[in-house]
Amino acid sequence: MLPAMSTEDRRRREREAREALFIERAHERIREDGLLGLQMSKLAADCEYATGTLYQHFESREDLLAAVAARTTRERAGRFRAIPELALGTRSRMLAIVLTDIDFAAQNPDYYRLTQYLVTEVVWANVSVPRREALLEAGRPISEAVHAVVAEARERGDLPPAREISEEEMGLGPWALNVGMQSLANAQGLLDAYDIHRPYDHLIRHFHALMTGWRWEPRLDPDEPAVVRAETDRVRAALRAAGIGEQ
Amino acid sequence: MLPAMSTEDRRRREREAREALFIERAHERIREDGLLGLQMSKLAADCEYATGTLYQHFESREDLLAAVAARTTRERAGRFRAIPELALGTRSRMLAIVLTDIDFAAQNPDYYRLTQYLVTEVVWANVSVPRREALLEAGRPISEAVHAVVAEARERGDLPPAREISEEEMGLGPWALNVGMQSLANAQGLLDAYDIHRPYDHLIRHFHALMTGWRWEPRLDPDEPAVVRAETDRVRAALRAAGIGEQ
DNA sequence: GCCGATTTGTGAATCCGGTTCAAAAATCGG
DNA sequence: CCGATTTTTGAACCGGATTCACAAATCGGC
Repeated sequence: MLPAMSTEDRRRREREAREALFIERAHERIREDGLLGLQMSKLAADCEYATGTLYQHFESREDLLAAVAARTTRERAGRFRAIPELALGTRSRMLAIVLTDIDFAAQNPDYYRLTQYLVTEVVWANVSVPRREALLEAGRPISEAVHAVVAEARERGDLPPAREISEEEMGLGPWALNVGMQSLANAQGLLDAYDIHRPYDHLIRHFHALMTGWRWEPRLDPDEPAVVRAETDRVRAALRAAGIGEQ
Repeated sequence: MLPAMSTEDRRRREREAREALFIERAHERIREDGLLGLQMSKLAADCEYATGTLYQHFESREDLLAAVAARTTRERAGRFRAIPELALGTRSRMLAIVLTDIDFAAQNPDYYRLTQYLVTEVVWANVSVPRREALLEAGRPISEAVHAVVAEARERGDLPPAREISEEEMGLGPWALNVGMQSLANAQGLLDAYDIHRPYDHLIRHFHALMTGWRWEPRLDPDEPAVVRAETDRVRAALRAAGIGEQ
């Protein structure tokens, strides 16, 4: 019985290794040639397996894309774990979360595009349920970080006590602001058409307006560019010191 | 020469009518069967033309989708035109813009999905330049409405004078917030996973936080649910009275 | 170690739908 | 009315995701 079990174990490990290989190579392909550059048969050949073998791991191309996204989301989520422990005020830590996300997106443009494509109804419909759940699960540490910071802010009195709004729902504001700005900034030619430049600077200012509007102390006027810039620099320095956001 | 010219005119009109027919039918198809239900040869057959004829109007499937989106965007943009003239304070008019957008998206879920899919890098790359420009152009009245309201708010002193921020850049905040919330609300299962409900109620509250953070008068505390609800109702009533937002 | 049963891997064939293009039809100018 | 030009046609083409009949590998009992 024991040898059978260890055999079974080995085979499962090998299977997992093969899946990891597929995901890794797929990601490379996407990074180098874009989403269109990823072809199922080419990828299988790259990894020295038959096309059919690839389909034993992923139900469809979309399923594979979701797996790639989940892997990178785990990496991204890792960056947020240490933020609640940073030696900064709660409001600055909230800014740290936003900055970390901006930086990750800037360093991984292909990841941003991939997730944007994935959540498209047409594509999402072809992702298997377990992969969907894995992708959602991968992002959990991010919402946990947000939750922790909001909860602490309330405890400390930096943020007025909740009135019909949970920690998650409070975090929803900056989250939506972030997602929306990424989306607008990435739509080729859109902001240019309205003569809007440096969208991420504006994101930060609007973030401060939002936080100040919720009376998150210490209030910071979004309309004081110099103050906003100084705070951004200060928080970025703290992130760097904590080793968060390194390539 | 004259008959030739009128012939030419007629042919151009016929061509435009045909194009409108294609776009109209394509939109119906999408509404009924989703984006995947739209097939070029089927659509051509539906309209009683050959596939090749369809390709004389649209360079690709994506190009056709962009044309559909532009048409609906024009309809959507039309709703915003009258908002700057509404008998409401500037801040309430800004809210009117947000509410109008929420309502349009709620009434046209397929339109939201279509644009989300279109601005995806992979898809956008296959849209011809004129169609891209037409789509961007179609949204112009919206940004004009925003510009007008922000500019008037500054003139009247409802909003402090600009400091390194244009009217468009001020409008970018609520715009991003809107886009981001739509995006999150539409990602199947995402907000549920974090136990967040009624995302549009939160969008409105965060909108008020944002405006209050920029010191847009009369300031309204996002943390007063009853006040927020009353203001929403009041503005919705004004919109209804002006005939904006009817199906 | 050997053998039939079962599981896993293979890659050529299938399928699908977007796109093309040679031929047919319509229109034009004289 | 006629040849030249433009427009329309839809069957053929093509690329790439997916399948599946077959082959190879592994297994469990002897």
